[in-house]
Amino acid sequence: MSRENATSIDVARRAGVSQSAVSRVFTPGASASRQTVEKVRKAANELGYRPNSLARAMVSGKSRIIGLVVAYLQNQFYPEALEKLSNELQERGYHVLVFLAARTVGNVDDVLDEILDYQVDGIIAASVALSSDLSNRCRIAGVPTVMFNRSQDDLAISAVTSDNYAGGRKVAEFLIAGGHERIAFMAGWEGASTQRDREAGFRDGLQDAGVPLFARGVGNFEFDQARNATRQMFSGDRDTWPEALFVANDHMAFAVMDTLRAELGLNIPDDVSIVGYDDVPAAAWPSYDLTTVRQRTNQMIRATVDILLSEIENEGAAPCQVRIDGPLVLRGSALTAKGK
Amino acid sequence: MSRENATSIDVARRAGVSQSAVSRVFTPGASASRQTVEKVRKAANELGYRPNSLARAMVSGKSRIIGLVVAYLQNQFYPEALEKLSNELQERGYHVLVFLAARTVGNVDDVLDEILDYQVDGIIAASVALSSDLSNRCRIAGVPTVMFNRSQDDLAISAVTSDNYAGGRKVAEFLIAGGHERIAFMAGWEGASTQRDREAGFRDGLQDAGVPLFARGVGNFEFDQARNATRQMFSGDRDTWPEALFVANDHMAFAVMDTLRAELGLNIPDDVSIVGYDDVPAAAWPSYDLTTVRQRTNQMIRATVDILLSEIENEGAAPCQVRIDGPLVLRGSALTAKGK
DNA sequence: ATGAAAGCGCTAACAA
DNA sequence: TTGTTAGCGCTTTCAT
Repeated sequence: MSRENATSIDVARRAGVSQSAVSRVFTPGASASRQTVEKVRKAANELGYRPNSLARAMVSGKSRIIGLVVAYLQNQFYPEALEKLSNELQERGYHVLVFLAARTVGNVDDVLDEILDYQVDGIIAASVALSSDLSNRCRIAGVPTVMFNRSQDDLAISAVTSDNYAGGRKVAEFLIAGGHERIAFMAGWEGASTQRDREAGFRDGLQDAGVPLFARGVGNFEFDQARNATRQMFSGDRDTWPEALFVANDHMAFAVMDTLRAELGLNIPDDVSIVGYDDVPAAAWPSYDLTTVRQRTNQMIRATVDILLSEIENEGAAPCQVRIDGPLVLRGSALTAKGK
Repeated sequence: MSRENATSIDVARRAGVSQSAVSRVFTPGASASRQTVEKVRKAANELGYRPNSLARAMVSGKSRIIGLVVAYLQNQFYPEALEKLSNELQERGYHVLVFLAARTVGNVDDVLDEILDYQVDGIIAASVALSSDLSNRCRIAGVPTVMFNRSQDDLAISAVTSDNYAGGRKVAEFLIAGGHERIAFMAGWEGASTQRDREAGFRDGLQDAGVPLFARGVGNFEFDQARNATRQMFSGDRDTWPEALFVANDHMAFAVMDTLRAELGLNIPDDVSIVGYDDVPAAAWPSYDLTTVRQRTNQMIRATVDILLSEIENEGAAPCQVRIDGPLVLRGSALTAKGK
């Protein structure tokens, strides 16, 4: 019983007007007399007519589709961002075509081609590093692109991040103020700008206070790898263990805390202070109660969408780099100056 | 410097062949001589030509886009499913246009219209209940639809779920075998078939053993609501508290456990046994170590995609309902028969 | 195997 | 304000 869709021609015939009149009635900025509008609307309703977005896209050159490249959704930060991005864009009349990319270089390349094939109006690369080669391709294709939660040296591509450097610095200052001496760092994936900037800020903060970095592990932003790195970091004599640890994101911080408590019987924060980065929902759950640097997701999303749409809608818009500062949220996983 | 895309006409001119020859070279099932193929491929590469998916979709009537409606991504189960769905479809040459729907009826309605406007080849409704009215609309529009992790009475729409009823039953039997007497249930959103079926199986399981349901709360699948419902359930005298609790999904189970431990100082499982449903990644994290019913996500995704694509590719394919059984995964959050 | 020609459903000049 | 006309870039008959 699958009846075919009605076209604007069917509606025109039924309403006794021209096909272009129908088009005008369904085109926001167009002009049509009250009479025509009524006749057309009526006929359209009777036939269940709705304009075909694809045909519209072809002729207008605007698909109202945004390609979203995203790498992996394990980290709670991304589903949240995806949800908000999609909502924000939906409200503005755009839709999101999702492309999942493995964290390998070649893959992002293929995916980018597929995206461009769909004539997307813009691209958001969330947590994916774009090589300068790729960003060139986007520019050549004339497709505005914004990187979300990643940045790069090429200033020709817009990027929105939190102020990762400042965040890392805040953590260093906080831990030092808390009276800690053996302070360590657990790194994420080294290819990520977030990782690099957080670590740079953290290290500079320590250095300014004359405190050396006591230990360093690498968890690659993965839960299991963070567990292993933790085991390694806490494997020797007890006096080789750090007493405070900045973990490059919350997702890994949960792994660290679980490992420390379940396997070594340590108390957090009495034996070890832990600080994360992101402030994902679970950071506020009582089991973790994690002190962490908040990413202001709403503001970051808003900025991303604003920039992208302005680049789409006015040709001339210059690319820009936005860094949004976020506060250190104090919870129970790290000793404070007073607490000590 | 944004050079426009090359079209098949440009390639044809450069290769010295007709435009349709170019089309054939880029159309899987078409025929062209070795020579033509070579000439065309060469010219295409030089011009950076790739076929325009939208134009292709218009004329062929196949967009190779699947509309994915999804409600909310807080629950870890959905990002995981989304990731796998998207990957599976990408491998099969389809792409996912995501539509976020609030859990309100009207909204799903609007969203469905927008989806159909994009001439999607199929729809996956993940964790969204489709009214029979809506499913009718899909049928009329001739767009195959599969519900993922939800089912409904209308057998004309395909649905893939885990065997929620059987799962609920397993939990009842397990808790009874564990020697518990005061057994309670924490419900999810009552509009969800998953909630209903899990509860029905659970209740039938209790009843068959002659054990009454000791208490019931409602958490609506939300973390905070589950916390409140927990406080309420554990508010009176200690002998009015349940000693075992089946929570309708893992996401709420975490809230329950956190509340019980942090606010009431209870020990899990010694004071209360907790069982969840889904087996999301965090269920295996040491902080929760949650006994739970596993949803076999991979199998569910596979089935969903298989069914959808077969309905798309062979007109005749009859809708079907698939229920995939999942095991009860024993961890440390509930006493076992031996443990007691 | 190949080219010419007819659209897919729509928007956007252009006249009237 | 309205209708007429010309495409958007492609696939797909239909001849050759």
